[in-house]
This record gives sequence, structure tokens and C-alpha cells, in this order.
Amino acid sequence: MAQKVKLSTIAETLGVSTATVSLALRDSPLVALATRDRIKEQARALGYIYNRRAASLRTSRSGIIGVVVHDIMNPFYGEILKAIESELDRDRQTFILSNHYDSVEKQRNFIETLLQLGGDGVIMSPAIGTPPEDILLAEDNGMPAILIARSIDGLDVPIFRGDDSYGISLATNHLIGLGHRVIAMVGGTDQTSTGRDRYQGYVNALRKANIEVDPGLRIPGPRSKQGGFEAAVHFLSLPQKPTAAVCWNDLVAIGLMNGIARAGLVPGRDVSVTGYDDLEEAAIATPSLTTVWNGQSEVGRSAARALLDKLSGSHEPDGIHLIKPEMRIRQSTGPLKHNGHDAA
Amino acid sequence: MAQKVKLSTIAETLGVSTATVSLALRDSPLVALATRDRIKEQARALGYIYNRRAASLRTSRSGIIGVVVHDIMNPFYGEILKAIESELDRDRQTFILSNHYDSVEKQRNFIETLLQLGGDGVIMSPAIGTPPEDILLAEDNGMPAILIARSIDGLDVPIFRGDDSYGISLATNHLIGLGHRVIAMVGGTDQTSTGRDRYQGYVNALRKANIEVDPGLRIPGPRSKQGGFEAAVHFLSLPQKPTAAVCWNDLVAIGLMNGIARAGLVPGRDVSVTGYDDLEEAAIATPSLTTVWNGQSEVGRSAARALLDKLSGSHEPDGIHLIKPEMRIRQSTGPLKHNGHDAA
DNA sequence: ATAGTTTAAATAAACGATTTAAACGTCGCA
DNA sequence: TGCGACGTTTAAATCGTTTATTTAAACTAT
Repeated sequence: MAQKVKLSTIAETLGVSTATVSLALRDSPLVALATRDRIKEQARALGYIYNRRAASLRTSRSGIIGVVVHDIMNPFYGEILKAIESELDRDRQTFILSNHYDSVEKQRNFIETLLQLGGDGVIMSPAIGTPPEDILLAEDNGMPAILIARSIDGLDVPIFRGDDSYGISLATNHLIGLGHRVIAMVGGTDQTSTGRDRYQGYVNALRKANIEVDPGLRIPGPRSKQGGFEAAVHFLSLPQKPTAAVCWNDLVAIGLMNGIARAGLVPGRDVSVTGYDDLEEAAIATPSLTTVWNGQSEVGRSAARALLDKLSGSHEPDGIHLIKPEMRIRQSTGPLKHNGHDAA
Repeated sequence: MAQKVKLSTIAETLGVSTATVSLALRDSPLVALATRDRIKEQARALGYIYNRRAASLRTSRSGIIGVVVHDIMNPFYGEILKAIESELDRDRQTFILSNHYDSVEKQRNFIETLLQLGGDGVIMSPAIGTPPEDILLAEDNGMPAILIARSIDGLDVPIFRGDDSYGISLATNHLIGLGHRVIAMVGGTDQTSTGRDRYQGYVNALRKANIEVDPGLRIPGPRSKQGGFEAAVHFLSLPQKPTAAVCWNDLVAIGLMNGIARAGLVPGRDVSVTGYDDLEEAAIATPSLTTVWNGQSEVGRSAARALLDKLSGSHEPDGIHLIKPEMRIRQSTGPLKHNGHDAA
């Protein structure tokens, strides 16, 4: 590697000052057009690489934005991340991604690292049990935070998420409309605001239809295919013999359908199953999955936009922003059959 | 936000110099133990945050490592990334992740950004058509690169990947052993070294069993579930009536099985299907997927290790490092039936 | 011509850490 | 008493930018 090329290298070879070079490269009108061109050309010729650490040391803007979610490989977050990525890209911001796997400690480490790097802001789907102090740590050090998907009590940072309660009630109503009365709710946890909202949506829909709510029909569990797959055994052995399941998300639903199929039943005919999120995969599952679109792309896009706006000093997008979910009806749900799920 | 706390803040409140504080916080034996403790305590009390940009400006080590792959949401890369993450975490390195979606330009932008941020090194699965210069750009500017999963011709940076040719021949042999003779190869491209290697493995296995190779049985396509799903139509309408498919990866295989099921055939009975990678999902698919484990975790772990070693000046791990794949036999493959795939 | 403007470029002081060489105080020992 | 040695601390230079302030030169208007 040859000697590092810096502003002063360009300046010296051209016989101007570093100030002029700095301004020229950023196309400042303070530098004569001819000089600007000469400088830019030379920078290219020498293979100059802009040193952001030096610049941001001076300007205290790094162009770095952190994004931390439970698990970036989870397709639900994946779709949000894609939206965030394309929005940030447009503003030429670099983004640093991380999983917290619901470890508060891992999340705090990430926030600290981001602060050390001089991150301009952070978008996060907070880990379960995140203490408000951890968010305040960021805010107090001049790094604004935006929440997505999950909220934290007692904190008024802007948050963007789908309307979970409403969304789940859509799915539940759909099943009720098909004649189902014994409807289980599979997967997820009640430890997050999301979890409580979803359960509430399920309960509300049942109540409105005058169906008694049976807590025994709530089967919590991991929010993964594996989780759904494993829940199938429990589901099929419930004494109440549910004829339908409202699942936490598409992954759980697909896992559950696999588990049901493994037991010789046909999902969509013997048991109705709804998902949540409307991942790409939902449409090509067998049977294709009836689900609820949760506005992931919209959540990601607006969260990123909100952060960028905040950074550029425009308006303050505080408060909760709910995205309205929509029903997607496919083959995994069907009218109630009379003999319950031991049909086959 | 209160006034920023820096080394000098600590120094002043304690009546020592910044040099002492700097050394103390890094536990240098040059500073008396009592002083060290006093300083660390004060740092904590004031909520001091280490400024990495300032430090790395001076030291030219940033603690940042870049990782760029085709698509971080692809579970194949996901498993590699998890391994990299845990290896880098151990060395307290921050890593910056990015997709290139096989856009050479996006990839080059990433490398440039990383250079600007002073990245210490980069681990990449290069985009299709990556010119060697793009890798050299990194190397020439003091940022060593390690390749994973895919190689680039005419470049001798270290690379870690599974032995694709061998792996696919395992799968093909398995099918041949079950009596299959008309075996299609579904998904992927021949534009990458990986693609050519895999096709070679398939061809080799057929030749060794004295089966004529029919190029019409090669169905290239996207490496996704969607791709496999869509390939099903083509597959089922081939005049050669294949009884088995060697798929590019598990995603394609699962998609293909879905497509086959949609057409009323039973994968594993009417048509045998093999995957590649052995993702978590393979075990819970219906039917469970016969596949080839491709050593993702091993690839990620050793690539990260190699980079860290290189950075700390130990040995040079140059050249190709092949990980040996292993067969995982499950329900999606079975003995040949006599009437081809129009059985049902 | 002369003072007043504009325009273009240069000077020099930050930004917040690290690091080398030098300074300081204390002590032991001749 | 004086000297070197040792353990501790510090002053000052440095990393590569940005930017407020100056300076210099070139026009303008009177």
C-alpha cells in the first residue's frame, strides 16, 4: 500500500491549501469552478479516500444510523429492514445492523458501541424487558431513537407499528364468520406490548360474537416455524378440540400446518389456520395461507423517514403511529365441518 | 443533553492530565493502581463515553469489520452470519452488514463506505461479476478481504467455502442409489463458480453411473422458494419425465415440493427431491427434506477467525479452504416407482 | 485615483483521543 | 551530599478533516 492520500496530498501536488481542497470536493461555491474541477480530477487520479472519522470528529455528524431488532433473519423484520435500507440509502446514510435476540444486555452493548462510533440515530425494536434508561442513554447523548414494532411503557419516543389488536381481530372475525367457535391462539408471548395487544384483539373479537373466552386455548410459544411445528401436538390434544387456530405470525402458522399435516390432517379442510404478517412465503405455502398484512414495508419506511426528518431538524414525529393491517384470504381457512378435527 | 464528557473533563475534575486518564482507562501499568481506580470510578460517575472516531483517527484501527453477502435474509447466509457474529463478538469487533443483491455497484459502494469509515477488514461473498479490482481497492488501502462461499478468478485472497462439487455428487449418488435415472437439476445459475462446481458434481456423478447427461434436464432459476415453486411447472412438463430433482438449495427444494404438491403429486413418493444446505427448516418441511449439510457455521467461523488472525499479524491463511459437506437423508427421497411422476 | 465591494484562496484553530519523550519527586546508596 | 534509578505523571505533537477569520487580488463606482 502506497502512502495514504489525504487532503494535504492533493493540496500539495496542486499548490493550493487543504481548505480549498476540502471545500472543492464538497462543491462549495466559495471555490472557483475551474479550481474545483482541477481538484476533483486530481483526487480521482490519486485514488483519494475520504476519511469520515476525521471529518465527523470535527462536524459531529457521522452518517451512521443503527438498527437493532430481535433477529434480522426473521422474515418479518427482513421486510422492515429492506424498507429502512432503501430509505436510508437514498440519504446516503450508512446503517449498522444488529440482533439482540431479546437480550437486554446485548442491546445495551449495541447502543454503547453506536454512541462510541458517533451514531446519528437509532431505530430499534426493543428487547423484551428493555428499561427506559437504556433508551434515555441514547437520547441523552444526542442520539435520537425511534421504536418499531414494539413499545416501551413510560417513554415518549416516536413509535411505528401495525395495529396489532385490530389486525388479530380481523383474523378472528374471519374465522368466526366461517362458523368456528373453538378457536385457539398459538405462539408468541404475553410479555411484550405486542403480545398483550394481540391477545386483546382476539379476546375482543370473541366477546363481540358472544363466545366465551377460554384461557386454556392460549398456547404461547416461540415465534418460529419450529415453534408452530412443536405446538401442533399440544394443539391437537386439547380437550376442547379447537377447529381453528389464530397464529402469532406466518412462521408459526406454517409450522403448525406442517405439524397438523404430519398428524394426517389436512390444514384448510380439517383445521383452519390464520397467519399474521403476510410474508412472501404465505402465498406459496401449501395450502396457501390466510393471513393479515401487517404493513411491514410501511413501518420501515416511515420510521426511517421520521428519523431522517428529526436529524435534519424538521418536525418532531412524536407519539404512536399505527399502521392499519389488512386481511388476505387464501386456502388455509375454510368453513367449519361438524365433526371437529378428528375428521380424517 | 449536558455538556459532553471527554477525557479532559475527567482529567480536570480530578486534577490530573488527559494522558494519565487515557492510560488509566486502558489499564496501563504506567499509572499507579490507586490513580487508575479513582479515574475509572470518575469516568463511570460522569457517564463518560469513549470516542472511537477520535481514537481511531490517531491509532488507525477502528474495530470495524464489514460483511457483505448477496442477501442477509437468505437463511443460508444467515447461518454463516451467525457464526461470524459470534466469532467477532468475542474479539469485541463491531461488524457492519450489507446486502449487495448481486449488484457490483452496490458492493463497490459498500467497500468504499467501509474504507471511509476506516474498516479494519472485510468478509464477503462477492457479487456475480465482481471485477478483481474491486477487491484490490480494499486490499490496496490496507483493508484485507476474505471471501466466503464464492470465489473470484485471478485473485489470491483467502476463501472459505463448502466443497460444492463433492456435495452435489453426494446428493446425486443418493438418488441414483435409489434407482432414479432421469434426474433434473433445478435452480441456481451457471454464472458463479459455485454454480459451475455444482453442475460439475451432478455431471460427474451421472457419468460415473453411466447415465447420459441431458442438458435439457438443467432448469436454472432464482435461488428462492418462489423460484422453486415456479420451476415446478417446467419440471412437470419436461418430455423426459424426470423422477427426481437435485435442487440448488433447500429453499428451491421446498418451493419445488410445494409446487409439486399443488399439482396433486406427493413429493417423496411420486417425485424424489434433494435440497442443499440443511437449513433448520429442512427438518420440519413436509415431507422432511433429504439434503446436504454445507458447513455454513464452519465457513463463517473460520472466515472470521482467519481475518482476525490476519489483523493481529499472525499467519497468513491464504488459498482455498474447502469444507466437506455431509448427506442428511430424510423423507423427501424414496425408491424409484415404475410409472414416473404421473403416478397419482 | 481612491475608497468600497466582490471574489478566491490561505491561515490557523478546533474536534478528542494516543503516545513519546521529558520532567518530577523520592529513595537508596556510596 | 550528591548521584543515579525508579515509579509516576505530564507536555506536546499528532491523526485528517472543517470552518471562521484573514488576506490578497480584482473589480466598481465616484
